[in-house]
Amino acid sequence: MTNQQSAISNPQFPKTYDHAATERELYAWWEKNGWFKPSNDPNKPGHDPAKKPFVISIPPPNVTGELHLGHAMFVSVEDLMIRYHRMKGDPTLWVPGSDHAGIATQLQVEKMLLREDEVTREELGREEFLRRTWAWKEKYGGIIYDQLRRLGASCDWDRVRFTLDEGLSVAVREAFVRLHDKGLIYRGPRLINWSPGLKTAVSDLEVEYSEEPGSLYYFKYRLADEDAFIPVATTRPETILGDTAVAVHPEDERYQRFIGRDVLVPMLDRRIPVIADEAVDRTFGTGALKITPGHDFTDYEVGARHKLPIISMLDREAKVTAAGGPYKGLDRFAAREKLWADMLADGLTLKVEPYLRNTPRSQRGGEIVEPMVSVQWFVKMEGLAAAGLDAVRDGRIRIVPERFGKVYFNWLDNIKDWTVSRQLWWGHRIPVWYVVGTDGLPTEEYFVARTESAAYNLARAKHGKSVELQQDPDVLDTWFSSGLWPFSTLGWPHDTPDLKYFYPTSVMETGYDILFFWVARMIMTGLEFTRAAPFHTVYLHGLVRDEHGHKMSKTTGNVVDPRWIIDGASGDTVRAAGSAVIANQFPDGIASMGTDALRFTLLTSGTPGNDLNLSLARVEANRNFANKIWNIARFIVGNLPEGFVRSSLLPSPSLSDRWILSRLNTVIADATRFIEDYEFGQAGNQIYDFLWGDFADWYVEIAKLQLKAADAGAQDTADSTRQILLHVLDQTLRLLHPYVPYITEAVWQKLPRLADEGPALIVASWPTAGATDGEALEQFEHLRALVRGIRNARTEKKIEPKKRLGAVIAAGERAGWLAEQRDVLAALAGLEAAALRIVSSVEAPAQSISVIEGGTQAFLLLEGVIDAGAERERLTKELAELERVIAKSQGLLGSDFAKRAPAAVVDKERARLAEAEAGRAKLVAQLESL
RNA sequence: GGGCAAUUAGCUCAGUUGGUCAGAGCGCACGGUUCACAUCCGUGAGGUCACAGGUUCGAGCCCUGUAUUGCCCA
Repeated sequence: MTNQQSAISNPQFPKTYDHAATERELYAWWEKNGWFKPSNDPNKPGHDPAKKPFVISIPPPNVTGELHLGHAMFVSVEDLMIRYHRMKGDPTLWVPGSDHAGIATQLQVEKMLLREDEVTREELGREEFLRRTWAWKEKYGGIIYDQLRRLGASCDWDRVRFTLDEGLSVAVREAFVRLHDKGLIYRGPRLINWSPGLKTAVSDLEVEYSEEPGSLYYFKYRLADEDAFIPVATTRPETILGDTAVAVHPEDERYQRFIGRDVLVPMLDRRIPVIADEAVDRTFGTGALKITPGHDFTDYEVGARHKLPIISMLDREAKVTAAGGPYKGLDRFAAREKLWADMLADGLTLKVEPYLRNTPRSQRGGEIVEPMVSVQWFVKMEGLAAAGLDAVRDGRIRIVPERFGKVYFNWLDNIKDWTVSRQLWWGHRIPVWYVVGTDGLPTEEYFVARTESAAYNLARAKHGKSVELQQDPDVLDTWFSSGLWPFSTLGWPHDTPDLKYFYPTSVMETGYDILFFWVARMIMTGLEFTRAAPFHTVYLHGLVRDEHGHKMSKTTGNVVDPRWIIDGASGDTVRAAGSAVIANQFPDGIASMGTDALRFTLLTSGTPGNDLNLSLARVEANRNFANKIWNIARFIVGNLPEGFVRSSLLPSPSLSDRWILSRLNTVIADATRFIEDYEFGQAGNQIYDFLWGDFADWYVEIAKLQLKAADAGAQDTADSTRQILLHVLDQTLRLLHPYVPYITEAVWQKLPRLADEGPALIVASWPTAGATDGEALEQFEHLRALVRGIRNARTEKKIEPKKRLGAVIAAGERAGWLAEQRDVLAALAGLEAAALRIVSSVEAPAQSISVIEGGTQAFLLLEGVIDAGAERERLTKELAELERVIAKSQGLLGSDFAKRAPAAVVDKERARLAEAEAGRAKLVAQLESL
């Protein structure tokens, strides 16, 4: 790109805004100039620790993941907050980074190895596999960062962190050791969720339940010493092999006589007892329950209550173990079929019914998860959860929107211990070393330490020099490391200047879907390790769905890639990506609309915490908004004379000047208030409406007149107008910058600046609202309504747009100031200024139609085109409308309203009635004169 | 089974402590080429704010219930 075309250095305004070229150039320029870095850096001289910083740590995306609309959403919201605070002058830091995403990444790499080299990770060995995974990460790990850049994320890339970085690994080991030393981490056999496909334990949160069609199998549990049976129903017959009891309700008359006796496990003839337990639901199935403590969570608890033995009848690949006797080695589903067939042959079955089963599936792998007893590491949650609850209850942490607080409480109130070990290779290896026994195998004795050498020191102190250790092969749940994110990224456990100054952070912004996975865990670990809430506010955004509210998914074919919106995409590209629904909707492809349009859409088309249905038509409308910004600026800058100098505002502005400045101040105040209150959508819409609906549609049109006045010698008016145009544009660009950073900066670079202005909008100051001029607002609104009324009448009368009409306006008390607006009124309403009389009252002129707005009546002179009948009809319609308003108003004022409503409200209503009555009188007179 | 949302114009959505709030964008109809913008300008049609009660001088806005849809938890 030549310098001439540069968005920054080219003073010319190209006819159209080229977002594709501009966005890349501006981002690089901001970054190069260090504007993403915090001011008041604690690592530099002159740091003032008393200045309060604003800090966000990024929700780290999956390091090898692809950009999706969820990323676009969080970047839009977080970058808005970051840019807003930066402009307010706060030392502002946004820490970027990514997550190693244990299971997801490992799966991806395994797939790649299989595809490219036809090797499995087991064949490669752990060390080589990790080497390949790191290579993969180096190759693809930067892509997601580039994509975040495209979205305009103004984070400090010098502080980028990765959960497997050395620093963060230190933090993870430190956290593990501390929790262990406090007795909050333990190891043991427990019933956990096992993913046979991934061959690892997963936590409760990683299991998703869905109602799926299945069967309910009814069969006989024969008594061991009597020719009788108890009917039992199950959805998973293969688990019969692991049964250790049959349970009935103690008061169930059908089965009471069997309690305490033995029954025989089908096909195995193992003797197991019939027990009584209050928890048995008499209405489910047959009312008698088989108990498999080794493979069912409820049964596990029943088993614990009755001290039943636990049988593990499935191995880590979900094949039947030796406990299954003749079924050993069969896959779980094959075993189900074979066992049932054998039972059928033996006459042990009763019936099979279709049944909707709540099926647990692995969030990652998608296969059915099996509860299994396994030795794993757990974090005790009770105490951590209590602290986490308090922090939100007592207001140290505020959750926005508030209602998610209830969800948070409910989860923490019912929390279970967290399975943190994963049978994976990609991740933080558990810092536990087992003493190797004489047989060369690890024993149950272990040492927990921050490093291997520390573990050896501990071990040698106890067992002497020759002791040999072996590290636990498992790694920690990825969320264990991301749970430390707000402080580990700043240097914890070391007391770095960053940690001291930037921690606790300010706002944690993320999707509500990871409130438990991530947010709650950060709160708990933050409180535990730093004794501080890691942030004072949690802001949760909703999920982005397609425009009809459906979840975007590959299978539905309705996924929209944010890059298509930003850069455009052909129909073929969309189809090739598997989004058939979108491709059909846009057979010609999706137009390139730029980052700003996407950001503005995400920020303004929803409300906090609610899901957002993304409509591409709306993105297009916002691209048009960007075009509007560009063209207003093009007009203003194009009208600056040679040698123009920006100055502060000049005195003696017109009504329109006073009005637009007052409106600007209102918008500054409102937008700022809304942003402070996390109502980003409302703030954005207000600014949009102001820029387009007030500034462009009205003020700029009037400004054209004021600029022309220079031709008539009113040089001061023109100068003043230029300063006001620039001022309003400048201030509005500032308000919009956090929403649409690129176009606002590109435009701002082309504006002449005040002498004390900085080099870039990104570091310019946030506007402060000045006083508003109530009189100007009221008067201009009246003028605007009058213009609209006249335009309306013209359209209804089908008067040629270009035809300038003569008019007489009876404005009553308003005649004075309205007369000064003669030129404005004439220009905007298509009147002939020379033939426009503005008086306080007048007889209705002949050959005219009348427009009534409040107390003002405008007579448009229409010689020769008046159709008395049509005019009578028009006025009668208006009269009816006024009568309706009057009746409603009178009814209101005649009721208790007048006595009980606040005086200001009543006065307003009275004024409205008076206006309407005055209008009615005029209409009646006009009708009579026809 | 428990909980949370949503239900406002044909479509996608706003509506901040209840007092012109019935709105925006898109779509639709009609009309517009003077040098900021047709990615535009002007005008307009279109909604008993899911339903039924209640509180109040006054309710999309508060309360109760119902229906539909979605999500979370068990």
